[in-house]
Amino acid sequence: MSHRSPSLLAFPMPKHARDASSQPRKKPLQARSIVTVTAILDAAAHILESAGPSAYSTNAVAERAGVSIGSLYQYFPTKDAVTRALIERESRALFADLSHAVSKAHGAEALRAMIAVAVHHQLRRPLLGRILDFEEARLPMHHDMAAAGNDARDLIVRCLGEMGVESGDAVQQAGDVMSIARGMVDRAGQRSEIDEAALRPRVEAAVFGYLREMSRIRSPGDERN
Amino acid sequence: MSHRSPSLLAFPMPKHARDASSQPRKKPLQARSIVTVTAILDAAAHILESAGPSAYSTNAVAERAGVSIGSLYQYFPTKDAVTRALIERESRALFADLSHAVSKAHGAEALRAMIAVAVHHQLRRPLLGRILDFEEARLPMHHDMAAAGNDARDLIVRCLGEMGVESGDAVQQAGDVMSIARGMVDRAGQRSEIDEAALRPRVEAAVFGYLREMSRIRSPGDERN
Amino acid sequence: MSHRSPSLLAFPMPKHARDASSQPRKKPLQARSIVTVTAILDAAAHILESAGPSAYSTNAVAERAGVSIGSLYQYFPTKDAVTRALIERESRALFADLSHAVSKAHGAEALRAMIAVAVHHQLRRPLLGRILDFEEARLPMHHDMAAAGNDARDLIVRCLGEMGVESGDAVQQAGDVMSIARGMVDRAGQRSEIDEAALRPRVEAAVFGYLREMSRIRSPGDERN
Amino acid sequence: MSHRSPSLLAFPMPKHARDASSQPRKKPLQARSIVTVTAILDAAAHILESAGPSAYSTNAVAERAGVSIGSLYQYFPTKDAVTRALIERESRALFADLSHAVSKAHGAEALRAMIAVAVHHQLRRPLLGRILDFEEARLPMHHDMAAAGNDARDLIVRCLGEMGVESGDAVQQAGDVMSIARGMVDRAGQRSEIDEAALRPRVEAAVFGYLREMSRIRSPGDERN
DNA sequence: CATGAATGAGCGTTCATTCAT
DNA sequence: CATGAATGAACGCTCATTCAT
Repeated sequence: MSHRSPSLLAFPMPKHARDASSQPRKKPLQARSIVTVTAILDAAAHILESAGPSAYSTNAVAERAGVSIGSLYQYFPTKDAVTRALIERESRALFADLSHAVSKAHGAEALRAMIAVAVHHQLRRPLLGRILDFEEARLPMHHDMAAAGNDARDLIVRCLGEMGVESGDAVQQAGDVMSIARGMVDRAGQRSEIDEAALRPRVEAAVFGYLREMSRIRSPGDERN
Repeated sequence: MSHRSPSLLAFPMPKHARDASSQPRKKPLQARSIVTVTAILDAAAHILESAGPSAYSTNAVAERAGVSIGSLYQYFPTKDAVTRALIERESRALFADLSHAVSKAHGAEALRAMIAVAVHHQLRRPLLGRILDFEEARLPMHHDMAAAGNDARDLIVRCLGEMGVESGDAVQQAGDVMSIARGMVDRAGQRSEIDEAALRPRVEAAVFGYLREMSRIRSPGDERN
Repeated sequence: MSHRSPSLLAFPMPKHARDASSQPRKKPLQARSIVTVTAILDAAAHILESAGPSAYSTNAVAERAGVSIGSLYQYFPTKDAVTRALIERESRALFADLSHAVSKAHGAEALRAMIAVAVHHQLRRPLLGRILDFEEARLPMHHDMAAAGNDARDLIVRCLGEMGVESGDAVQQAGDVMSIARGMVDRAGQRSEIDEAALRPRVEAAVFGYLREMSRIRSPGDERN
Repeated sequence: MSHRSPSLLAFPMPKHARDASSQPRKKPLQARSIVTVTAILDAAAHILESAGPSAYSTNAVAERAGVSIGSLYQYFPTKDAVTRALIERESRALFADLSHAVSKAHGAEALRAMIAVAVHHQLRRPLLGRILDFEEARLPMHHDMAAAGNDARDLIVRCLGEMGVESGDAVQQAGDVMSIARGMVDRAGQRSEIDEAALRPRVEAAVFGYLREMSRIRSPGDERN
């Protein structure tokens, strides 16, 4: 009953945090439950992106999901647990698409495919992505989920390896590639850009331009800056 | 909405005009007022970065600022107005430093100087920057402030022009440069990186790499791999 | 601004206990405040004794007191703090009367006077006394208040000393005297007895009978029971 | 209030009759039922004394009893019914022991034996006793249960009669004896006293001292001291 | 009968905002 | 103007109870 994660909470403590692990109380195994959980997360996503964090209350989520507030709390011990589950779901979906994209190509080609996926994902629900990023920073995530963020990076690391980047540099560069893409894609979403075809090549330019510059710095015997 | 007598509204306007009366938007000019406003914004910044948005309440801000909650509402009509003013102040400070940096060089050199300034700013108060970015997206800013973001972009546009970027492309590329830098610098702040010297060249690589790639795309018949 | 009391909370932690000391947030120094605090405690007492603990909610107390729920929380950080303050007030009132009674006599006479006071107090608000006793057992009281219970006992100890009880035995016997009286008086209250004149001699019989038996046991050279 | 078809209400009555149909008040007679009811009451007692009234919820009781919440409501129409049944059970157990004790002696000897039993009972589960006492005062008990309290008193009445107390006074004095003992024994439990041998003589002193004083009052022309 | 998901009134508490002093 | 007591809508969350399976 006490699968306490060894991670000590870092800081501000979700207001009503009990000692309970904040995992879903009930694993949604039955069809009924899955439907309910899905409805709750859909409602949470909808409210967050259509009305913003200030309208994101558990009562509002429950109402929009068409369930009672009591039911929501049968599946999630706290509001933050709902948020975490939503982050988890979106992260998994993105990661699945990234995996699929990267599995069909190698090196730069695979990286380009990942960029396309990232652009596509973000432009479909631009606000949601930004908000969840922000919440994620505030939330103590589970280990396996914190790792999920690294999973995406590992895909990039592999691509970089195939492109000849030394493994010592690959991890840092993969992180930079992610932050570059995220920065551009977030801004596009914020400005309501919806033209993937226009955004994609610019992200590619930034990513590949960055990698090229870095390889120039790293491997001497090459010309001017 | 404001129970104010319609009489002497001719002059100094202690309260932020809620209705968009476009005349005097400047903050209170008396010495006392400036001190109070500064104290409030300092308190707001401190609370946001040290305890996070959940601790950011008007009462807490007033208390830390050493003024009564009533006084706070003399200078700011709403909580969001405080946040907006803080964003404005930080933006102005950043813009001032950017202007200064860019005034002493040209082209790529000036751009590099701006990058240095941006990195420096963000790494000094990483959480505050992120939080204010987020709030800014949520808040309806005054027109002249929305323009302030564009002011920084204009500095970049000028650099790009000096670097030979066609003016038709410069605006978009300047925006991309900002988002690239912001993406990298935010992530660094989130990860508590504090080494400016390590971060700066990577941001430069991303920015200049992006620009090089874009110039290649725009002006064909000039490639090198 | 942080007058944190050095008393560490002992045990079960009122549900939403924050780290704040649960003392009144605002010492009621102004006339207005005293009136408000008094109204709140009166309301709390009334609800507890007329409708029982299940109806004793902060909202109900505030409503009956004629103040807003927000005001209640200006003066008391938690619901338990209200309860504690009520206990404190009632205890002080009882203790004051006991002190006064005991000051005018000595030995057995003083003890008899205390019994009269205790009977009088309990029969006036029989349910309230019982409920507060119960709550007191559940609540982590402040040191100086936990001591208040002992203050009453000390009055009895003094009487016993004057009656010739050895000081080694006096503390225990004083405690027993209190529990004997409390048991009888509580039961009378529960059964809605209102005749003080009928109850008083029976309590006296129990108290003095107990003391006589104890002195017989303690001092040998006296016959069988 | 009860959605039951009016048909076969002739026989075994699995649910506690909510309306005061006075026919079969006994608890379920089938083996399964008895086991379940016992488990529920055990769970209720355990939770009350180990975690207190605030943790005493129907869901918690059902879980600890190893039955579903639905089953609990098959046997008890409300939460209060569970509490009442627990009080009833504990009262019966105490009464049984008291009866047994009193059956082997007469007069003062029997009374002493009852005191021993009462002390023993309370010191074994001190919190539970106190909590149930409190709940009992709050709950509308069944008539035959309210009588159960009187049953114990009747045992004392008999002892007093054997000791020569006039039957006109015996009932009141028996009640006082009970409240004296309960007051002392409750307080001992509250203070975590566990030494029965130390408590017993003090209770005896109080009880017999009280009776002696009362007899002196009632029958004048017999004093000493 | 047993089950346990579902319900929703209601709890304790917060905080942006107002206004009498 | 400054103050800070007062307000109350709204929040996160619980739990006694019901009812479809």
